Formats: sequence, C-alpha cells, structure tokens
Amino acid sequence: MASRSDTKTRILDAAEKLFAERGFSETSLRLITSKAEVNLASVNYHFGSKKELIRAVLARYLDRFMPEASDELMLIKASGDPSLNDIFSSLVKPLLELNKFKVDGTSTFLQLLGRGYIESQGHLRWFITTHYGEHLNKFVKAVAESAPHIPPAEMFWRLHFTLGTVVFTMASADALTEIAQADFNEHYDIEAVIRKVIPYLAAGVAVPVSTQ
Amino acid sequence: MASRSDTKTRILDAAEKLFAERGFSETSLRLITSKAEVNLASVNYHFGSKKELIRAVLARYLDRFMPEASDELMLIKASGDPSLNDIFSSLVKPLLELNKFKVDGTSTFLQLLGRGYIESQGHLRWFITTHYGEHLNKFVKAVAESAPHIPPAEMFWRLHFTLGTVVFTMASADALTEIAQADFNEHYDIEAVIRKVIPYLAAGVAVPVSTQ
DNA sequence: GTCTATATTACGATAGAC
DNA sequence: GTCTATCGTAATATAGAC
Repeated sequence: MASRSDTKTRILDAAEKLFAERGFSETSLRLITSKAEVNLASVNYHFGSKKELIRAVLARYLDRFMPEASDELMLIKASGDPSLNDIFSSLVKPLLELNKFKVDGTSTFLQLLGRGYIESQGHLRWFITTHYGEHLNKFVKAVAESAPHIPPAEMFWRLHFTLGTVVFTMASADALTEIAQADFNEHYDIEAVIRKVIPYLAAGVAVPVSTQ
Repeated sequence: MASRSDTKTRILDAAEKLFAERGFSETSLRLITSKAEVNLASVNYHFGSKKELIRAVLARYLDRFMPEASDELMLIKASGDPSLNDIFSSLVKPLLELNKFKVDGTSTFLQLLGRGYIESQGHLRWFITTHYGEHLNKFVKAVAESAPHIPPAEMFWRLHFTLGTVVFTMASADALTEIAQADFNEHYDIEAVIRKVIPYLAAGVAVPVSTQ
C-alpha cells in the first residue's frame, strides 16, 4: 500500500488541480486543504502565503518543461534548418512528457499557464519571464530565423497573437472539448488540441506581410 | 454644465471599466459603487445581483455590436462571394463604431468578451449564445462557406483559436503598442492592430487540414 | 509539523428609515 | 430611489498548545 505523500506535496497536488479548473482567485485555501486532507494552517507553514503557493505550483511544472523544451529545440536545430511547424512541434514531446509526471499533467500545465497570464496583474508574468527568460529568448530567435521574410516588428506582433491563441485556448480547453464532444460527437484529448493548433499558428506567423 | 448621468448608467460605466481591467471576480461591488460615486445598495436595487450587473454590462455592448456586424456581413455577401479576409474585415467597422459610444469602447468590449469566456463557469457563455446565437450562426456560416475545404469540427476549433487571438491581443493592446513603439519606433492605434491581426487569422483559419 | 481557535478583513446582499 | 446600518458568510492569515 502506497504511503501517504507528505503534506507539502499533497497541497501542491490538490492546488494545481483546483487552480487549473477554477482559476487562482476562485480557489480558496480552505478548498485546497480540504481536498488535500491536510490542515488549513499547513499552507502558510509550508508556503508562507497563497501567492507563493501559486508560484510553487507553476514552478514545479516550468522546471520540468523549460529545460526539456530547450533541449528539443537544440536537437531539431542541430539536424538542419527547422520549419515553423518543426519548431512548434518540438514543444509537443516536452508537453506530453508532463503526463508521465502527473495524470493530465499537460493540460494542467497549459491551463495554469493561461490562467497565469490572464488572471494575474503581472506578478506571474514577471515570475515567468525573469526565471525562464533565457529559454524563451532561444525559442523566439529560432522562430525568427525560420521565417526570415517577416520583419522583426511584424514578428513581434505575430508572436503575441500566437501567445494569445495558445493561452486562451488552453484556459478554455475543458469547456471547448466538452462543446466539441456534444456538437460533433468527437472526443479530443489535450494532444489532439495541441496538434490541431500548431498548423494554425504556423500559418498565421508565416503569412506574407500584406503590401496593401 | 453637463448634468450628472443617472445612477444606473453611472454603475454600468464604472463597472465595465473595472471588469475589463481586473476581471469580474476581482471587482467588488464596493469598488464599483465607490468609483461611480453612488450608494452601495443601488446596485442591488437597479440590477438585483452582481451576476445580473455583469450581464447588463455585456448586453449594452452586444446590443450595439451584434446587429451592426450582421448588417455589414449581409452587405458584403450581397456584393459577391466574400473571402475570409473580407468577412473578418467586415467586423472592423462595427468594432470601431464602439469607440464612438465610449472612449476605448472597442478594446473594453473585447476584453469583457474574453473575461466572460474564460472566467465565468458557463453562465455568460450561455447568455451570449442564447441571446445572440442567431448573429453568431450567420457569421460562422459565412466563414464556413468561404472556406469549404475545412470540415465543420475543424472550423469550430479554428474559430475558437481566432477568438482567443483577438481577445488576448486586445486585452494586451495597450502594453503591446507601447513596447512596439519603444522597440521599433512605429506607432499603432487600435485600428492598426485590428488590421494587422486579420491576415494572421485568415491564414490560420484557411490553412489546409494536415493529412499526416 | 500539526492542530485548534481565532483575529482581521472583505464580500454580496438586504432591511428599513427617509 | 437613495441612504445608513448591518446581517451572514467566507476569505487569508496567525498565535499558541501540543
């Protein structure tokens, strides 16, 4: 029989699930500790505050994802000039790897990321860019090199369009898959959604700049 | 000297600004009534509850936007088979018209729409689709007709990707235009951003479905 | 480290005088 | 319609016993 995990882990596990489903501000410490079957006061003992718990939840995923995404990027760059599709697709394996870490790890991570960008008034954005900016820069540079016909200013806008697509889609992923299942009787898991969005993103980023 | 607007309008005006900036659950009735300089109890007198206030805020924009968007769509369909670019472009005028209704009306509306889709657990989505479903269906149908090579289920996903792109971009438009100006010495207003995003959207929506 | 108990603050909502 | 006052609830956080 598996031994009960320690309190800190139990809190992180319960929190990430609830944060992803309901958002940060809609999830109370009472709900988290109740689901985790730990005492309410233990959150403040182990993490200090709710804000720091949120960061810890995100960091647990980012520390796994970011280095592996960087490795994959290096790998495909080593084997020639990757296309935009190749670059975006290089993220799929690191993303799906998160499912080995936790059940529904991939969608949990992407939903947390989306919520972090949309919900927080900057403190999560700051946390991500200062702690993982190096990885992000490498990715942006690779995209720019694979679409040299797009001027830097235009690429700036398009990468933010792309960020918006991903963030919104992932934050709404549960609702969208439910609707899609009801309306089209087709089942989509998170991998299907990821693979669906990549061609969309690549096409938008690479479309020739209008001369009109 | 301009007469003070009535309480109901003052509440709506204050609420829409705060909701767009901070989100619905992060905006308390106390904050709204304080900014609106009206009594706290007046919200419940005029709207019944916070939830109904949220719907009223959205309805004020949707009631202006939706009929005009439908009209514009009919107009371009009457003059031939419109391209995807034409269809998306037909939204520009109705969107910019909102700036005549209120300062920053366009971006406020799009931000509210995004928050409504992400933050609420379905009641806003339900409200929008049941009250404005007829308009939405016409738009979706026009898009589908102009890209007949995309199956309906695929189109469902791509239109939601598109919604995400627009909503996120508009929510960050202020910050993005500032950065763009500093980094690339180019000035963009809301119309410029909208016109920039349209080719990106059209390319993503129309990209051939991968057969891989 | 974990617990009980509680401090403190804020929320949405409403009763009732005017 | 508008106000004051307040109810009932729930939030984060902490003090202090064990």
